[in-house]
Amino acid sequence: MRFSMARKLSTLDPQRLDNQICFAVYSAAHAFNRVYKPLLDRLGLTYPQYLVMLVLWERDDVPVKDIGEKLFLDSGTLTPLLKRLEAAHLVKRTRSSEDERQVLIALTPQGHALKEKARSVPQSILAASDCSVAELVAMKDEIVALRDRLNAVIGE
Amino acid sequence: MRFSMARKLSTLDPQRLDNQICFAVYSAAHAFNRVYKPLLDRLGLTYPQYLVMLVLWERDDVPVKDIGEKLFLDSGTLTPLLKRLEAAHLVKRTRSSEDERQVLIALTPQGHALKEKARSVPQSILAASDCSVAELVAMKDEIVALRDRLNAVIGE
DNA sequence: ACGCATTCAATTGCGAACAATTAAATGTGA
DNA sequence: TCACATTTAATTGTTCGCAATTGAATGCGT
Repeated sequence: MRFSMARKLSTLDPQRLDNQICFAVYSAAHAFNRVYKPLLDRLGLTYPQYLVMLVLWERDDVPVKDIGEKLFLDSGTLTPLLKRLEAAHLVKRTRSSEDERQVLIALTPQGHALKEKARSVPQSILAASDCSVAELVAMKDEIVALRDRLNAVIGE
Repeated sequence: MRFSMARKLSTLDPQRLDNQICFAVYSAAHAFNRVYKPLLDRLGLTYPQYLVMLVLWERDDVPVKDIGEKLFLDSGTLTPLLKRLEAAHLVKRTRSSEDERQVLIALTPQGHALKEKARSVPQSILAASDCSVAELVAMKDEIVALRDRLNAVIGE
């Protein structure tokens, strides 16, 4: 009786680490990062750089702001990251002639070519997840919905 | 026909940003961080510091390594973080006398007292999640299971 | 046309996160 | 006991992530 009470209380205590969904998400993000690392090392990319490349492989020659909106990142993060990608000869940064405030990010031939080398990455992640595609899609949709509700509160 | 084909292909393309569960987790973690920030600012804590305090509020006077195992963090992250908590007079760091390699982390009276001030934080997060407790618990369990499978692959 | 707000990227400063290395303490086997 | 491996934190260097600020370009209202 005393034990079951104690157990019940602890599994409901919202101040306990293992009850917090945020820590689950936080620690899962790090776990993903560690799985990605050896795969992305072969491409010479970090995970955030890989995200930027994913955006650019879908649509090229976009302003920094567009990349930021898709990845929920600001210029303080993206400017130095994009300069590193430029130093690696994967992208070119040019001021837009129509709007001199914007910097357009375009892929170099090497940047385009890297897409092929990166083709096997998602499959490796899927394997590491040890989970059916359907389950992962369902989880992804739930997490995205939660994220969007959180972001809505921030804009409030 | 052409349109439905294109749509079907894009929703299955594993190289598309919006199809990647990892980006969902990554961006959700940042969204959580942004929701936590104003709450934790009032406590003078960052989110990782808050996690360390959650661990210490459950059990005090533990070596750095134990904290690292619970949070999946290493000394490269924890040592400077704990020094900042010490500078804020929330914890004390002392070498263990039984094993001089270990540094034991203990709460100061202020560190203990902060637990009360932090009591309302989980409730605020729950409200921002705009989601039932049961749903959050289910999601948390799924994400933890995924994280543990990923971590198992890393140890391989 | 003028003043003024807005937009966009860059910059600065701080706090993670992690790889790789170092150094000291401890444990183990011969 | 002594050599050697292991454990534990600390340190160094690189890259994110974000708040806050700056500065230039653009848009808008009068």
